[in-house]
Amino acid sequence: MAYWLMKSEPDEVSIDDLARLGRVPWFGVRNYQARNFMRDAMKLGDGVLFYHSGCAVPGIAGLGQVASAAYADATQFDPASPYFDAKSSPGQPRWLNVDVAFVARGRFVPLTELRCHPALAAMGVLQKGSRLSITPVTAEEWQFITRKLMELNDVF
DNA sequence: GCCAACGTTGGC
DNA sequence: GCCAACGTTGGC
Repeated sequence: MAYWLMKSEPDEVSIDDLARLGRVPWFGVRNYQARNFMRDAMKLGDGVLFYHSGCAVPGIAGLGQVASAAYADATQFDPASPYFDAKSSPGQPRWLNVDVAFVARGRFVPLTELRCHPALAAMGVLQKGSRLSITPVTAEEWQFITRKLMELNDVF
């Protein structure tokens, strides 16, 4: 069992969307390192910290779970999609996605709060200039953050 | 809207 | 293979 932080712009897919839909394909990843994490390292049932980025208050909005193996991202073949990639083909898909299932909401833990905890200082999302949309999370970081999500909140 | 940091592209 | 130019990300 491994753990991941996955960024999503809430304007596109928010934790509320995930909660409503139950499960979504994590489409739109167009970075090879992030793709390779999905293809090579993610396993069914891995824990996901659902992170809101590109919004007024970025931070961790809830928990998810990896719900499928990696498969071809449909948006790369759709000319109407902003994620269309003319250089990809169904026979040789360049971009992949996994499905992510909703697990729980929690207290929203803002980025500014994550930065306050020395225990989290090594997290990818906190590194200067880090733009990677999928980053590994250690078991210790996972435990620390899920406790934070549970504060003043009895979702569990 | 600004801008630092990063990844990709393409000429050479 | 180098590297400048460009586009994108994402916090602020």
